[in-house]
Amino acid sequence: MSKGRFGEEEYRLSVFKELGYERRLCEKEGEYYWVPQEFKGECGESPTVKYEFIDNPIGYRTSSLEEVRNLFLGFFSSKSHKVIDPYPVVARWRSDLYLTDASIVDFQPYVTEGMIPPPANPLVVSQPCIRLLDLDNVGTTFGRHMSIFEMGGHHAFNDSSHEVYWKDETVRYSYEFITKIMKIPREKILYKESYWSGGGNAGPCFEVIVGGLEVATLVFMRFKVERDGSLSELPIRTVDTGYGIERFLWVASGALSSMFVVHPKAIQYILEEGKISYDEDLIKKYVVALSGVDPTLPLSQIRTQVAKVLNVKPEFLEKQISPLEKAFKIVDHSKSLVFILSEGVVPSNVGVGYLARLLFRRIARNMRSLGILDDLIPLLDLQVNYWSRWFRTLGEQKDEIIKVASVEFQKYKRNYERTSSLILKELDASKNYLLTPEKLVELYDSHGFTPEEVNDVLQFTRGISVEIPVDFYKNIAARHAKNLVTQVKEQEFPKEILNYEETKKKYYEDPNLEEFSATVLGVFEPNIVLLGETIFYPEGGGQPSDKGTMERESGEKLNVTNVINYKNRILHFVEGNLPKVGEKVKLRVDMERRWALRRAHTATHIINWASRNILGAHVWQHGAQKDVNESRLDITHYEGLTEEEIEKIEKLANELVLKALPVKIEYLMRTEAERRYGFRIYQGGVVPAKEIRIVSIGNYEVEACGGLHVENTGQIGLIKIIHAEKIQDGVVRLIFTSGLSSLKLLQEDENIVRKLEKLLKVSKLKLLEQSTNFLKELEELKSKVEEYKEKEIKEVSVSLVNKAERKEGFNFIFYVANQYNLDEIIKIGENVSKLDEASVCFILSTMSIPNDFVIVYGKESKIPSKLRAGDLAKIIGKEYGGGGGGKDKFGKGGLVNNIDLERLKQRVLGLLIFGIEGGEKIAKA
RNA sequence: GGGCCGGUAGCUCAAAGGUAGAGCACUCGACUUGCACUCGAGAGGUUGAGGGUUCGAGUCCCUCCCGGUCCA
Repeated sequence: MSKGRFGEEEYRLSVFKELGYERRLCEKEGEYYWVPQEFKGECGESPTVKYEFIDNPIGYRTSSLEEVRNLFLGFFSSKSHKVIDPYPVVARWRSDLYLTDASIVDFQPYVTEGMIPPPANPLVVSQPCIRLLDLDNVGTTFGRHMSIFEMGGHHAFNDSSHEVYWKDETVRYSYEFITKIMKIPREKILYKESYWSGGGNAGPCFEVIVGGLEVATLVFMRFKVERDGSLSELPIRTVDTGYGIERFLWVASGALSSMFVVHPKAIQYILEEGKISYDEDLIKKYVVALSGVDPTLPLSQIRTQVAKVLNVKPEFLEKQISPLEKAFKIVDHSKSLVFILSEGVVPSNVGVGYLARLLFRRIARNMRSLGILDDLIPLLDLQVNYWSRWFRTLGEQKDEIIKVASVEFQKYKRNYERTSSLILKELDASKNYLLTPEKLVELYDSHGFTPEEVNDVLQFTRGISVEIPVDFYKNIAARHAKNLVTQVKEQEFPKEILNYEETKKKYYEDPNLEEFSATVLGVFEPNIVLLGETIFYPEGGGQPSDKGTMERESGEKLNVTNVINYKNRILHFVEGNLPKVGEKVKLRVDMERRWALRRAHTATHIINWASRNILGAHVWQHGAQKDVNESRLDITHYEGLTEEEIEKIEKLANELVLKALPVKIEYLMRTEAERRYGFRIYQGGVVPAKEIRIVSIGNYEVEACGGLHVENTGQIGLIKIIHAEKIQDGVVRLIFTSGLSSLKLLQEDENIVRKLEKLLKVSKLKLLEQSTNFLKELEELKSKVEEYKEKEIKEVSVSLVNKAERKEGFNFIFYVANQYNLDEIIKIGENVSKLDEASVCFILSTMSIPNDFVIVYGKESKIPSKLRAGDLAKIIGKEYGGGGGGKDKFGKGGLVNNIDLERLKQRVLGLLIFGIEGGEKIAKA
């Protein structure tokens, strides 16, 4: 965030004069802030100023999060703000975010850009937010950072026709809330001028600081940040405030860490199970000292600095503080995790699923290091029970959450075991019984083990420790920085198309309209026709485009091969002579194809619904592609499907079909659609429009969808799931047919069965049995052939041994086989060497091209030249245009050139007896 | 979506480019009242798929598939 981008005029408010506040410059930080005139003391927040409230609550006293939340909501409600329900923590309505990380996220971009009205104006919400960016700070800052927290936001949306309120009222509200409701003395409250930007918007803001801690941010969002960095005025000016509910609680409770009051049950559980005790006096001093230290420093430096302040040894401090920090991380991350899981996220290696896995692994690592890994699932259970008192979905999804987490737990444990043994193997294979820094990086990057975990494993199993490189995580980051993100290129069309008005979509008005006359608005190279209205459905939402014909005034019929929606201009790709601008053309859609696609599309919704009912609420559509023959639907699920599950889904889906339910289409403003049907409507992903097309199947499945559907489910015919596979961790793909393609499939299957019946000469009931018998018979025959071959090879070996030529030190066998392949001559050689331990045999197979050969020495053979079998094979192979090699008593190779057998034999003998020199002599002779 | 690691017998893993192996599990046999143990024998493989280099590829190169992991 760049600072000081706005001048004084943005911050000098009449409310400050009214309250007796004045503007001062902070010498240390070079920033301006507003304080009561009587204020004496230093500016700012931690680390410039230390916390004042540790073990010394300021103002209203409470240690109940619920109470602070209610005080906040109640206050703004009394100031005519409408209290609205919080949005989900998984931001499925946003394509640029995985998680809701601020209350304003609920209203971006449609409300903040003025496209749709807000649900109320002004409004107030206590929005659970999840931020994983500074996960490392969680715990170490003793509760200033949390991965999940409630952001109290009161929002007002101002435009030229309606002014709700702006800066003065916002500051006045905050002052009144803090002094009257939270009963914090005015001299403790400081307003620091700052600059805020995020999500492409920007504006001036005040950071509200109490007792050294920032408790709220008041943002006045009124600029759009352009590509060149310049600012332009937004049509809607948004009051975007964020009150840290947990931070107010911290101040009001004076707790040593906010974690103690936010997670009373969970923290108690972890401390007891982990047998963690702490010295309250020391911790109190620690937290205060900590708030005076720059939190962006590496943890080891923070420790050293604080230790100096407290006049204790850093190692002593480490031992006291580290278990508590771990406990804080565990309770915090586990709350985030259960919230995310409650909204149907399946842990995986992609998207928001990875964030769930990341949290899970961090919880597991910390719990393992405290020796309480087995308490992980009970802890999640505790968190679900605790938070479900205020967040209903958690309670409703409890079984789901525990099931999904348990599956993830198994995966984690499996990976841990596997990697642990890998580490020991790497260690044993290492040069000086050390793991190199590169190895540690690989263990983290490829196997998910931090150096700390590697150390723990080695300590436990081998009693040795590894040195953790200081810049380890920096190296990891550098390694990843190299991998630039490749961007997907968007399909490009002539820009002038955007000068034409949007095409009227007749296919939505009446999907049964087969023929239609339209006027050509424009034609573009090489084969694009733009019309004023069309009945052709363009590719979109996983539904392929319509096909059909376009008849010109001349009577020429052009094939329409593809249709694309380019920013609501619908482009027809045709084959033939392009029509002229202004020409009337007659459109005709291939209705057989259209119907197949409509059936497939509605069937997709139904299977999605059925899967969710059979498998659980974590099932979301992850992608879909319809087609005339086979369609597919990808769903989120944590394991592969069993045949039984597939059959159940198939049955349930078809039962819905048989109900012949009406499929209803309606258009709703997105806030209204979300209110009425919930966020489940975004199965197909983000819908980039203020008005949403809602497709409902009876009262069963409701989705935002731009596709064409059947009129009632009976028109779908049979839905047949033909295949299910896990396509990645957390995603299962279902391939299915509907309508006539189901029939076609069954007919084909039946056809195959009939042919098999004829072929095997049995009825279909006996097909399986008969095939099994045949296979068994085949196996038996195979092994019999094998047996005979073996016997033959043995006989050949015996006869070879008998025919061996006796030489000085060995018995020589030279054999040319024309009916044995390489494997077989190897076996012969092996046999021979066992039958006659003084044998040396050279066997050439003329079956293969090039000709394979083997050289096998018997155990007791004495080679006068001492030439190794492998070397001999190499020499011979080279001389005949091939190559060879092997070991001491075994060599093999291949010969390419023509062979004079007698010469070859003499050459081999020569090499055996006289070595390389002598061998040549013999060969020449 | 990208990077990295991996894929060999049912499982865990070996094999400098040169005859695909070990342990556990399995089958049979011996010992034993029975189980366990022990001993002996046996079965089990398209080395993820396809292509290339080579006389020769589990091993080297390319493409793809699958699993794992880190990061968006």
